[in-house]
Amino acid sequence: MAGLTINEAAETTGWSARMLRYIEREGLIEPARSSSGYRLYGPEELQRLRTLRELLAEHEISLGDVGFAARLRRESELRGAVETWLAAEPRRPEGVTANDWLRFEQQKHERLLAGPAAA
Amino acid sequence: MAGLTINEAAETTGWSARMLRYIEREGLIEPARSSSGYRLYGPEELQRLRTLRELLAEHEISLGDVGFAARLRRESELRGAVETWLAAEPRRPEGVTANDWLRFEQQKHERLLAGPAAA
DNA sequence: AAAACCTTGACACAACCTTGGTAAGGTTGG
DNA sequence: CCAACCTTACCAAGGTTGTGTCAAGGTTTT
Repeated sequence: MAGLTINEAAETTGWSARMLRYIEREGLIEPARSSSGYRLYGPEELQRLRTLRELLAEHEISLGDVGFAARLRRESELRGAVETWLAAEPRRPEGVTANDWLRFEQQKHERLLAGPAAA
Repeated sequence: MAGLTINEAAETTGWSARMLRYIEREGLIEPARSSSGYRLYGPEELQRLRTLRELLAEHEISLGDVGFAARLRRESELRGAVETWLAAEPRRPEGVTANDWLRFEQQKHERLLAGPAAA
């Protein structure tokens, strides 16, 4: 038996068994499974569950937020699109007219969306 | 009058005036204000509003998600904490015992949370 | 000064998120 | 073989999101 079952893991991490399943569905921590389908939490998963608790407690964020951050890390196209949008803050440099800037930003965005080149 | 008022901006961007206020409260797009408090949307804001629409339409994400990404970009300590947690995927390299890895990850996390050094 | 805007604040509502519970059924250990 | 677990799949309550609408009051335009 290589790992704790879900209720044991809940015990040592402070999460409820229910929440461990929810966290899994969010794509955050997916434990191994036994041949019969039981979840088996190893030391790494247990530690990650504990630090996840700290992370949520210390900053004003939700599980969904962490899930989205994980998604950003996996889906490079999404990450690129979001970064591009965020990078286009309305802080245009001096000496550049609004229209020039606008055209530049628009083309940059189109370039990025056009090619599935991101990595 | 340097900019469109909220209903004019709504007209050209496809958002409702209500949603423009909502988007502002989410910290995503904060237009300038006239001396009497009217929102004034410039070309950059209008373009960002349009690309925001595309972003949401093309990927399965919410306004709150984009707001969280914006927060990650602004709050470096939060970004560091989330990145550290995500980076600790349970894919430990061969030849390293689980305990070694665990200790390493834990210390890394503590180091990062300890100092407000992030930038 | 009246019409046509804008502001914030509130009520409303469907759809979803977060969590807990419970039920029907498979697994495991004594 | 039976108690004590595990699994998935639902129901449910309370909070959040996304959106509209309306009210009371200031501003701009004609």
